[in-house]
Amino acid sequence: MSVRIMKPVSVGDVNLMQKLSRDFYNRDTVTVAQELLGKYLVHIANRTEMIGRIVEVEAYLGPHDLAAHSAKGLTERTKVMFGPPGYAYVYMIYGMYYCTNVVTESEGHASAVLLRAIEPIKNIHGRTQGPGLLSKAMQIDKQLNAHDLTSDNFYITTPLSVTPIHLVKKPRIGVDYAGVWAKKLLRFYIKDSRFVSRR
DNA sequence: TGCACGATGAAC
DNA sequence: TTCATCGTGCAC
Repeated sequence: MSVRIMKPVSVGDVNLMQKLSRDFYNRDTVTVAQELLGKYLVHIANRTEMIGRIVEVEAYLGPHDLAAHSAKGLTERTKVMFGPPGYAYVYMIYGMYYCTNVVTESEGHASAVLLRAIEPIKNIHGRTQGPGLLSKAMQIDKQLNAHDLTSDNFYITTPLSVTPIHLVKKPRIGVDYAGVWAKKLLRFYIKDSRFVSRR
């Protein structure tokens, strides 16, 4: 049995962290959403590596979930949600912000996890509490819609040192129109994080 | 071709 | 509670 020689690492050396695979996203959406908490979102643009620790997410469960965009059916905007897992679904909201999602489950399920807040780790400027501000701070816009999250410039990884997470479950924000679906506890955040958008 | 409406954030 | 601001989806 040989022993692989690893060069010394320091916390925060993202190149040695484990990038999440397609298989990670190809699972139950609630499970993926909860497991995304504490993971590092990485976006490399203009030779700058931006990293944020995911502290708040929301699960959108497919066409039967009346709060999900996919409930409107397959359209030009939502086709990414209907595609395979592990791709980014980025859309503009209220004419001025972008929201960043990761597509989950197998092709056709049209489910996704909305990234709502991150804790700044590296090269993050400005506030990051809320999906619009998160996307702005991470320089995520329409150009990253349908981008492969197993790519080299936009992905999510497991940090080297993982701390235990105290999970909080709450109703999703801004979906009061969705009837009984508005009440379901599909918003998850790290209790102790000061970077959560709302409590 | 027109128009109502957001998975928001900030100001009042 | 109001408003800025515009792409999307659907009505006409």
